[in-house]
This record gives sequence, C-alpha cells and structure tokens, in this order.
Amino acid sequence: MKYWLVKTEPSEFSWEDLKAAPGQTTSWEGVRNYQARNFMREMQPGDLVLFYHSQANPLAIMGIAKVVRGAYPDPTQFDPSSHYFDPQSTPENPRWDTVDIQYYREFSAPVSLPQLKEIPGLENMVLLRKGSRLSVQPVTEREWRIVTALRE
DNA sequence: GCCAACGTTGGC
DNA sequence: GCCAACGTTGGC
Repeated sequence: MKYWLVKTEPSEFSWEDLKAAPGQTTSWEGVRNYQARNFMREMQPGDLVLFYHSQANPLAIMGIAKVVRGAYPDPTQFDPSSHYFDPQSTPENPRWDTVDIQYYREFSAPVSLPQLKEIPGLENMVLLRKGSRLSVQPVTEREWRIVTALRE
C-alpha cells in the first residue's frame, strides 16, 4: 500500500466534481508526462491519494481519494476529438495510462500550501520542491502521517 | 500577467 | 548526443 498526491486545476476537475461524479469515482485521464505516467503505473487499488488544487484559491490539499483501479490505457489518447489525443499512440502500443480514483475522505478543512510549507518534516515533499511540476507524485508514509494528522 | 523551472522537439 | 528553441506548469 502506497501513498500519492495528484494535482488538478479545479476549473478543469475539482474536489467537488469528484464528490459529485457517478460512484464518486473518476478516471484520471489526460496525464501526458512520462514521470507522472510511470507513477500511475505503480498505483494499486487501495492506495490513498492526496487531492491537491493547483491554480486555485486556496492552493490546498482538499481531501483524500482512493485508487480503485490500477493503470490501464487512457482512452482519450485514441480520440481525435479529445484535447488529449496523441496521434503517435495506438491501441496496440499505447503511450498513456490512467487510473480510477474514488472519493475517500473529507478533511475538516483544506490544508493550504502556505501551511504545508511551515510544517516540520515536510521539507522534502515533492510538492514543496522548488520548480516541482509533477502532477502525480509519491508521498512517503511519514509525510502522509504528518499531513493527515492535521485534519483527521 | 509575469516568469522561473521544467519537459519535449528537432536540426545538426 | 548535444543543445537551442519552444511549449507548459504553476506559484506569485
């Protein structure tokens, strides 16, 4: 069992959208970065995921989601009408994967980026590293405990 | 809107 | 295989 963090712009897909989705579950489509894809390939059902809003107010971890289906080919890569279409990808040799995540737990309040920066023990969190843009990233067990202890 | 950091592309 | 140019991300 591993821990992760995913970023999303709430104007694209928000924490509220996840809660309102059928089965409170969504396919995490549209990841087009190899490092992020490789992390998704490591995800297993049951893994837990911090859900972070970027380009937002507040910039914050909104709650916890759970992986309910491990990596499988992202269908949007084959769809010419999709923003995420990749002409170099074929069903025989897909480049991009997605996973399904489900709403798991609400925080009593979002944990904001400025707060996170002040918490001892999170200095090395991928999210907080200068220039870090990775949209799917691992969270250590220690980091997980520190973050969730703030709100549960 | 700005811009630093990062990732990708493509000419050589 | 290098690296300049370009595109994207994301905090501020």
